[in-house]
Amino acid sequence: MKTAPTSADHGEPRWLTDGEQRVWRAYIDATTLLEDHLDRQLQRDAGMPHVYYGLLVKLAEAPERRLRMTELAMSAKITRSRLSHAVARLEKSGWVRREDCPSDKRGQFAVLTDEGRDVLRRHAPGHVAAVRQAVFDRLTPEQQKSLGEIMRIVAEGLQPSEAGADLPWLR
Amino acid sequence: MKTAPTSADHGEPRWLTDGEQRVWRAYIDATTLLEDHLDRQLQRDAGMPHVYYGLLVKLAEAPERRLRMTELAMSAKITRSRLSHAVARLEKSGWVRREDCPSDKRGQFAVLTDEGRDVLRRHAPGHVAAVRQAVFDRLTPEQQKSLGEIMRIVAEGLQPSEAGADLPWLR
DNA sequence: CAGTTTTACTTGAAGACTCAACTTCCCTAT
DNA sequence: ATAGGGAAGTTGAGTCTTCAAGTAAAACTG
Repeated sequence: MKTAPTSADHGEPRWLTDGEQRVWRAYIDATTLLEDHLDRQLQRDAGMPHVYYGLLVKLAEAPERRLRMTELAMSAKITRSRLSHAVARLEKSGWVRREDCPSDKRGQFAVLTDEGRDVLRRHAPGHVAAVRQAVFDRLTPEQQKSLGEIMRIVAEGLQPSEAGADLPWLR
Repeated sequence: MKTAPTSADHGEPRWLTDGEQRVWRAYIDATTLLEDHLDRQLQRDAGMPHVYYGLLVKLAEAPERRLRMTELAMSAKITRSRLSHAVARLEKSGWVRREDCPSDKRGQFAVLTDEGRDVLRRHAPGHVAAVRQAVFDRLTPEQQKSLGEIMRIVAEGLQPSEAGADLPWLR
């Protein structure tokens, strides 16, 4: 009699097939190379890593160019701790400033400074160019569409909010 | 008269369209969340980050369970410096050992130890499960195939070997 | 409204990564 | 042979990330 599969299944694991392996390795290679490439480009030209650049972009798009720390962290998909350190650094560089939240004394706003806006203006062209050259210029419209769908699915599956959606939470 | 586009084009940059923006942000979100998720899973269960796990896998698959440092670095798409540090750590953990290359006195082999093989055996099931749950279980076969193709294209465009293929190198 | 739990954010130490500089050795051309 | 240049790998300092623990204020709960 075969044992029934359980939630914590220690039976023979479902290894990746050959095809899946190839997909997975291509994914790892591409994401590693790309993140590396963008980090290097931005570090060289703008003096900050890709994530930090992303933070400035989020702030630039926010109303009043400001966001609560937690909102910013969630939007950028990073931990609050990481954001705290990052903002400290960006503050030191003069691109972001902190402001107290009047309605919640625990709260802090991260605010994009004018210098922050300028640094973004100066380096956005180079950054889009890098992204285009590495990704969009190489993919057909169908592939771009497909990439978007796939990435949305994966991202949704990992959102903290949905993290336990498949767990025996509400039976 | 319009100026002709040059290689270092400082004209109005080709910003991402709305659709491209959405694709790109989905990509950033998904890769950030996924790398984070796998790092956390492996750090918790196996005591090492995802990249280090990948290094052990490469070694496990290599003949004699050994690879030259540079080969390993290239195969994992990381710099030699990073690998040097990583192997130092893995050596400290007892999962990898260094060996001199007899034919080239500058050369070093990274060799997977038996403990390294064991740690891999123990934690591979949990890792595949995580990858399946986050990626493959959520994608149709067509999407998986598409993902593979797309990632291969992107990766190829960034390989160090091809890095300057579009530069005026050999006219 | 006092006590408890949550939420918001920060901190410091430890680990990981980058960059530039460095050592050692191989290879080639003269 | 030998000088010059390149390749293999390492190192250390500085930066970034993580993790666990911390403070302070809000939000519950009886």
